[in-house]
Order: sequence, then structure tokens, then C-alpha cells
Amino acid sequence: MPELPEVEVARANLARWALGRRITAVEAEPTRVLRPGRPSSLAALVGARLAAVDRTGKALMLRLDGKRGTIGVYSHLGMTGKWLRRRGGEAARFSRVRLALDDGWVLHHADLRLFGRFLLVPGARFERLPEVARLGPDPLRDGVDVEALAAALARTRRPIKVALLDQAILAGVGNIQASEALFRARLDPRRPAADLSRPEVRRLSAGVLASIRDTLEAFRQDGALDDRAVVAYVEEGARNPFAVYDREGEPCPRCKRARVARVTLGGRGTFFCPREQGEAG
DNA sequence: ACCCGTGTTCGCTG
DNA sequence: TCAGCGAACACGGG
Repeated sequence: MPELPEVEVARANLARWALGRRITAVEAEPTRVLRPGRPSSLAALVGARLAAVDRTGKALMLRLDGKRGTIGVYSHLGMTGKWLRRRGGEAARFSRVRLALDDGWVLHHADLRLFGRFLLVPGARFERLPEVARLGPDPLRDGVDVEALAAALARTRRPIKVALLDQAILAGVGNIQASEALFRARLDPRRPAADLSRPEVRRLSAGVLASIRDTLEAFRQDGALDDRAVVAYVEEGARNPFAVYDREGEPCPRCKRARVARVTLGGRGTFFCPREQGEAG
């Protein structure tokens, strides 16, 4: 599921579903999703009330008020994770952690491939987690500062597409948003990050923001805020809402002449229009 | 059977 | 010393 837009939908869902509610029971499968690997330690959550649901990039951070003080939950959805809400007793596919609420609903942290994470953070001191401390600015919350982005890109010899996946540069941009942002900015994903001119960085900064906002809007229109589940485009029935991602061979939506090309960058599929995003810019 | 995948970390290399 | 790369993780779908 998760890049910034999907995780933002998950954050909004969790807030709407559970803010102010008390946890009455916790269950978990002993998978690698549980960092300490001990489902029993989750008992600390029982009786706690959800006070806040925050997000930086792809990281979800829940703050709960418990009898013995504040407890944090760090939830990362990995490649295939999602938060679902089900009635008590109702099953959810690939459910790894279950939080029963005092209103009869149960929240499921579900994750097929088990690349996600669910761990307790004493005192909700999330900044003590290295993976949180390393995160760069969140485009949706903090905006994208052109000078800061230019400085970060100037420091690396990686291709621009690969640099965009670096969560320390911008938190929340994933493999889909990287292709989409570069398409909007009309930049060749293969170009060295340090070679971008100031106007190009400006375009990129705008492209990242526009891509994230439009994707969020597309998910909202698709009913991603339904109680059942968040709709991801790869799931059954959902259409591909993206301009170039996973559209190899299709006509470029902008120039309508060249066909979308696919290359591998940073070990991942990367989609772009060779005509719109050529070296000439 | 084989390849691919919305993410991140780890180990090796130059 | 360290940036950069590929493999690994785990599982299902085409």
C-alpha cells in the first residue's frame, strides 16, 4: 500500500475511527512485523486511550494515554501493509496486530509480505527511533523548500530518481511518486541529481507536491475513506490513477506521441516519457 | 518455472 | 571512510 498518500489516508482513517477510544484487548501474530517479537509486551496497550495519530512520510505514530503514562505505537506499512477496521469477531486477511476498541470495532494492522513494522515506543519518544530521526521534511506537512532540496541533491552522485527515494531528502516519496513527480517536472529520471539547475529543482519541488496532492485526491474520489479498506490501485477492480507509473508502452498523456518507457533505477521500475523528459529538459 | 512488486536494511566494494 | 550498489527479507500474482 504505502507511499505518502496512502499512509495519509490510513492516518485520517485511524483518527476518524479511534481518536478518543480506549483499547480493550490486543492480539498479534508472532511475525517479523512485531519488532520485539513478543506479542505479550503489547499488553501495555490495554486500557490506553488514543490521543493522537501523526504521520511523517510513511511512518505512522500513535500516541496513547495509558494508566502508566504515555505509550507510543510506531507503525510502518512496508510494501503491502494497511490498516483495516472490522467488527469484533470478523476476520481480516493477513491481519498481524489487532486492537479491539471500546465501541466494538477492531483495528487490524494487516500486512501480506511482512515488510512492515509495529512496535511500542515508551513515552511516545518517536524521535529516539533511528528510522524516524533520519526522516527529512514531509512534503505535505512541511512543503518542499527549494533551497534545501537543491542543497541535498547537490551532495549526491546518484540519479535524481534514486535520490528522490532517499527518505532523508524527502520523507514519503516512494517508487510511484518518484516517477510521477519527475514526469510533472519534465525531468529525465536518469540524470545525476547534482546536475539539476535551480529552475529544474524548482519544477521538481512543485512536481512532488502536485503529484502527492493529486494522488491523495484520486484515492479520496475512489472511496478510499470507506470503513472497509483503503483502495490501492493494484487491488482488484481499482484502476491505475497515475500518469506514467506502470504504463510502459502506452502513449504519453502529455505529448500523446512518444510511448512511456521503463528503465530500472535504484533496482526499481522507473517510468517516463523519453520525449517530454529528455536530456534537453 | 520464472519474474515482478507502493520498502528498508545490510554487507560488500571501490 | 563512506557513498553507492545489489541482495535479502516474504509472499502472491501474472
